[in-house]
Amino acid sequence: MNESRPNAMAILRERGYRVTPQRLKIYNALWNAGSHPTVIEVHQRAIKEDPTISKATVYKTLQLFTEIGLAVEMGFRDESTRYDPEVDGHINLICTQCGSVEDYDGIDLSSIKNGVEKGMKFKIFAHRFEVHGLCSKCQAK
Amino acid sequence: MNESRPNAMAILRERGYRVTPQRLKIYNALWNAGSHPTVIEVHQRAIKEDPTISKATVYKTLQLFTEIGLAVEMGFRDESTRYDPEVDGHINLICTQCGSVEDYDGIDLSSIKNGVEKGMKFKIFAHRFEVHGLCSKCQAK
DNA sequence: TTATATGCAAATCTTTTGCAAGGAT
DNA sequence: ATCCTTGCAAAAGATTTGCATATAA
Repeated sequence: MNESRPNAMAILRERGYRVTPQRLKIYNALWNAGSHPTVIEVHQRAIKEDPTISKATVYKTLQLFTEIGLAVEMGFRDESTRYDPEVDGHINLICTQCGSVEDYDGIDLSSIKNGVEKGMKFKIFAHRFEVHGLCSKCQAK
Repeated sequence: MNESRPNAMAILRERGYRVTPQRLKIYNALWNAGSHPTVIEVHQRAIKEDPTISKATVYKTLQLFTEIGLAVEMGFRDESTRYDPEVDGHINLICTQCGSVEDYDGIDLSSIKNGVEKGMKFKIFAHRFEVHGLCSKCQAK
């Protein structure tokens, strides 16, 4: 079930971005930071390897990583927090290109929630299921 | 498949919170705002009904709604943005009490992703599946 | 060489907090 | 009457930006 570590250097090259020591160190920091580090945590970890790495660079780099699939962002960086009154749930399809959000409710989420509640002894109050990618319109472009 | 609107007044009472005009108007604003409004959008909508409602109240109220299950928060309010290098995915179990994050990979997410890609013509690059609630430790308390 | 990336510092937003006044129960 | 909520303004944090310098290709 473990995921193998992507080759950040190769992926950067592929997409036409430069490979810099900062980017590699920030990727190390992200990968080693355990689960779901904040920007600040990534920065603190990165400056242990190179104390000159700035917070601004970490911000910029993590955004880049998100664009090229080296990281998933938890939350919307560019705006204030969003809230959803539809608490019973569906899957949100978020287009990373145009920002549109579609709903998908063609799947029975209750069995999934059941599995989690029983398997993990976790009491669920709410959930959020999102996929990030390209909507049909943006694929056509 | 449409969700019926919860009775915000009743839920507030049940949980021992006061029913105030602001709370009801903010709930209206949230419910009517269309998909996934930002805090700012909710505020702007709310002040059309009552121009004296402050942003601080909207912030506080949306946090309350999240706690009592009237809203789902998209993102982590209290900290800087989080990033996850595990782009292949699992379900994150986020405890709203102690903030712990557990992983659950006892479910086959690929069939879900397949359904989305085929059903919605959406090209998935990444996903994020979270449930919010009480971890086993916090339930015991 | 040349365009891209970095670091710094300032600017801009977002979110939280303290406190006095108002209002629900 | 009491205690929870509100609004305001200030404070604290998070994120972005402009620009000069450094550097990968």
